[in-house]
Amino acid sequence: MSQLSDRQKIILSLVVHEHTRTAQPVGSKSLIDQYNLRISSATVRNEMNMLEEMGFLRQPHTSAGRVPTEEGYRFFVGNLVQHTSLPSATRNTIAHQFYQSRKGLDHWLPLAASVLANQSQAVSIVTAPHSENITFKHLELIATRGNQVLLVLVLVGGEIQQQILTFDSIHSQEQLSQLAQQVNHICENRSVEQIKALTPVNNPNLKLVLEAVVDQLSLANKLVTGELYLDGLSNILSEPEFTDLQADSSPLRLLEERPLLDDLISRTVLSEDIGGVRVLIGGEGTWQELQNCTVVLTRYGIPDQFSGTLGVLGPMRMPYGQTISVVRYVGELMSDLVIENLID
Amino acid sequence: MSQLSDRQKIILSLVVHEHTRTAQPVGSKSLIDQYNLRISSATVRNEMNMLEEMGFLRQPHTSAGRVPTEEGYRFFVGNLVQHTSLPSATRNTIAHQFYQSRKGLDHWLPLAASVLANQSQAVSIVTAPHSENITFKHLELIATRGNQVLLVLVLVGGEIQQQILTFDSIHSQEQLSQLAQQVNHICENRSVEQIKALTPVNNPNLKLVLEAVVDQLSLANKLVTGELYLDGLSNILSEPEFTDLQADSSPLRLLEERPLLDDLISRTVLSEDIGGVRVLIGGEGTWQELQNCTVVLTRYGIPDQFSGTLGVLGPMRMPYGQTISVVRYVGELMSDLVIENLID
DNA sequence: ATTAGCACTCTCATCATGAGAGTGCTAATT
DNA sequence: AATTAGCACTCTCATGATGAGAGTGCTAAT
Repeated sequence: MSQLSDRQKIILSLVVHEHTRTAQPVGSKSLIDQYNLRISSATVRNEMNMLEEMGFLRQPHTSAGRVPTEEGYRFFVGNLVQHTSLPSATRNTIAHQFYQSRKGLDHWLPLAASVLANQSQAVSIVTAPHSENITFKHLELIATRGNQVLLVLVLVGGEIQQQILTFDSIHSQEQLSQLAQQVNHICENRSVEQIKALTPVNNPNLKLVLEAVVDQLSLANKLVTGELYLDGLSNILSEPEFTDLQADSSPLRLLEERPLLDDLISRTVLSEDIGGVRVLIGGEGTWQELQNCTVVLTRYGIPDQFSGTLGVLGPMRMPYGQTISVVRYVGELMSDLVIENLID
Repeated sequence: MSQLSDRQKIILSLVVHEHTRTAQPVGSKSLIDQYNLRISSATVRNEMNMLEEMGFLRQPHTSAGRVPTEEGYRFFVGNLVQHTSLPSATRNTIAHQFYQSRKGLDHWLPLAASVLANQSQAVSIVTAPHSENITFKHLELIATRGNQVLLVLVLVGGEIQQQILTFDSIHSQEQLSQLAQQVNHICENRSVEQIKALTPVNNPNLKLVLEAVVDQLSLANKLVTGELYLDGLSNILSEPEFTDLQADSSPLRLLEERPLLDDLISRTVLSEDIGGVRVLIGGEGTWQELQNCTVVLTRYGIPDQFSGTLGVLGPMRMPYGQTISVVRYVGELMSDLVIENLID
């Protein structure tokens, strides 16, 4: 790829910046006016022409200003964006909110979504962290009405699964506790495969419970991701990019249809990348729904053990420096919180 | 209120029906063409004039067709809508989906949201059912790393709350189980108030756990509603009513800001109404955000004990008969499921 | 009581017009 | 050799005029 001169880099940056601000094509004259450049509009026009030939800018119509192309944004994000760290006032405000809220993932996840949405003025996406190696931690059986029993299964990592079991006959809480203890003894810290491989048992109740445990563990294994928190939908609906939405190729489809989003997440951001922020600009040829959008994602938690994804989806025209900083910071915060409160 | 003649009722119904279909003002000529009426357009015009004077119809412009007013819709829903029960094929399809899915509220709630959204082509709203009298059912303490202990609290009704406790020193699982059993003995089937009123205990660990239990129970009491499931957002975004959305008076605000929605629900649909469907047309003067919208809600579960809310939000111009039927049917289904699987 | 007939009104799509913003090119300037 | 002033040209967009279409209200006839 041909090199860009310093001046071309500046102009590209300014076009990106100005277009982010106004959502309009940027003309040579208005650019030098806005930023008090020492060069003439004619020079800017020549440079813009070059940038257009290189594929970084594009004209919506023959005699309109220029708009960055996807390639232009990619170059900008890859080479030009200034990675300013978040102002410490903002960091403090955010951290404060987390440490002031009630402890527990249940509270932190929606809070993270809310913070991301507000700071980025885009839609935030936060998935609950999820164990990569599902293992049994603890089981409890609780007597309810009649022969129905509530099974509560705690996984290593602290996730909880519940299910209602129907026994053949009525059992007392003491009997159930004893049964649970038996199961705990057998299964503690084991994976589905290990539990499946155990020698079959004869006791029909024990068998019933073990089958349910295996069921629940397999189910947890199958889920690519757990709960999902979104926030800030109204932020993007007012953006011009989203006003003429065709129901079928709208980015909203991605947010509403869980499998699509899981696919996007799993193909974009890998568990081992914790700390890194991925910026996906314009669907990259794979996601038609993201034509005019950018997704900024990061992974948080503990690599290869217990991690989730968080980030934002917004118009391609977004303040990249700030957005990337916020996503990174919230990711770090959530990683710390998860590590501090991990069950193992 | 002045009475309507049968013919006026028919014409009002047809205007509502036609406008629901086309989203356009309805003219006298097009009405008789569309429905093969035996009367002339002039007669229809006279009747429409009467209906307009009574406040049931309105003309967007001096010489356009008529559109139903809020009052018009209210009269229609109150007196004219045909309460056709859902076609049995549809009922079967829906019921089938519920009985085929995995058991458990976690699966039924999003399923209900999905069914409602698809059937009504509007946004569905489903809140998890919630105990009105929060009472202790069962406690479990689970040893984790170091002196951190996972507290799992099961409420009557089957809701589960969890919290991480930090003890002064490290305890074995046996010790913790014993402690939990003590607490279970003390608290079983009691409310927060009853537990608070107990004579203070000396054992510091027991005290710590009891305080946490009281904390969690109070928290559960405070929540007006639990988790919230939405689906079908894209359905309404494509409707003309929602295209020119002002960020601040858009119905979306209601869906995004939880307190607003809780307020709407608690003021609209009461716990004792289970079985009844409430139709709120155009905000009724209270909710500015619902100017062109209708909300159809019902309560499901067990009256005054364990109930949640479900329904849809759509444009005021909606197929009321069908929507009401679907909401009622899904509500009944969910009531049955909740009752069958209630823990007590 | 109903309806045919008609003048009138209002919207909407279409077209022409002109201001404004921007471009590319060429010749002059640094 | 790079930069810039100058200029003709292009394209959009807001504005206003025009006419077809749909609908109304009123009056007189049925």
